[in-house]
Amino acid sequence: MNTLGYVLLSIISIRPYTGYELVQIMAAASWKANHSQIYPLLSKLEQQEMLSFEYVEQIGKPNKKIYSITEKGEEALKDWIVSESPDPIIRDEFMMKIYAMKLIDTNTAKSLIEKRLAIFEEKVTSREATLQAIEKNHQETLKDITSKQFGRYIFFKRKHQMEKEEISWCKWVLSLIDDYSKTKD
Amino acid sequence: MNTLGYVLLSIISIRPYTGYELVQIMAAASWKANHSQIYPLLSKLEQQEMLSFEYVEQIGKPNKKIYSITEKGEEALKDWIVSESPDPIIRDEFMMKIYAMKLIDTNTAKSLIEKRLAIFEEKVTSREATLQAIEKNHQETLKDITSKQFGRYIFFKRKHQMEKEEISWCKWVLSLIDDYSKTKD
DNA sequence: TGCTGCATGTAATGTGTTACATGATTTG
DNA sequence: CAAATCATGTAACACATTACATGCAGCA
Repeated sequence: MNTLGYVLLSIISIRPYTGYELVQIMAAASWKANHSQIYPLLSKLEQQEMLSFEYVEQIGKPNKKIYSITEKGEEALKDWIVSESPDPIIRDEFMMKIYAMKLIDTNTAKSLIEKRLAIFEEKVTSREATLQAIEKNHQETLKDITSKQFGRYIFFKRKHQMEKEEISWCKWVLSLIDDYSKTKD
Repeated sequence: MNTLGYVLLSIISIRPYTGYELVQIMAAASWKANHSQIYPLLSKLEQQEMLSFEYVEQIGKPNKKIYSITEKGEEALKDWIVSESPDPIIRDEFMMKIYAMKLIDTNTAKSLIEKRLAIFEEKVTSREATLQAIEKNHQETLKDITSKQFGRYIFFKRKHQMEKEEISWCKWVLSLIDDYSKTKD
């Protein structure tokens, strides 16, 4: 089984989801996967008895398959969790553009960073909404580190922290640009 | 041309490099690429006249090709820099394991996080060495945001910040685990 | 009436990883 | 004496993205 398979098991271990929902969750977790990758994998995991699904017929909406993790799936997931993790893979095009920043003029650079700042400010806002929802709905369970919500909570906390740091970095760079512009006057 | 092609141009725009060196640089930038991907791409970019190379014969070591960016390459790179950047792709297995943390016992969870902490403490140490080297060698040029070193400097500063935040997150989680263990006694 | 959301699936293509291949020199 | 470093290259395979395919409901 491949990494994405385990990642899906990991998410489904919190509670059952449809493939469609998993696409959104993965996007929110910055681990984007297309539905064309997720649907066949879910089928495969079901054939391997790592997952089971309930077919729900709907009216006015397409029917759906709600996948749950099986005993076998949980065992496989546990083994994966305690296995060595490779270094995180980060493919951030913006940061690689920053690397060669000197090729563009100061004003263009400034507007690129301002755009990045705006994008991350939005991310932080929506992340805060998610976190507040978790905090409200699971106030007491969050103190229990063995609760299902705890892992999800600290996961989102980390994402939130990262996004806030991106904002402060953008602001720092913008201040350096402004300082530089002043010395040129 | 694909994204990795532009990323290579971006790095080579700072100064000429060999394929072998590019593999190391990409790894340090958390954008890992194998040599089997880089070497053929460099050839392709050379054929497209985005890059040129100097063949250097060595004694005691294999010969090497030092690639430099061309005028055409710089123009293509500039267009890429000002183009829209997709959201960063982050594939962090460890964080997805944390998501399903409740499946493992508290002590195992604790040791996983301690391991992560140790890995990132090492990363921070080596990152600080790199940053100090840049600060020493380019003290004056760093104030000039149009210098070649500036982009590289703020890039590494961001990486450093991220790694430090990972450490503080790990420590925060460990403290939550300890608090929880105490309430159980 | 055209777009977005819900919901699933397959096929073709593009990208990334692992493995195969070579070989001298340095370090433990 | 085995492993790592330097240095490049290709082939096979696995994984990811884009495109093709369907269809109803609700909204502007």
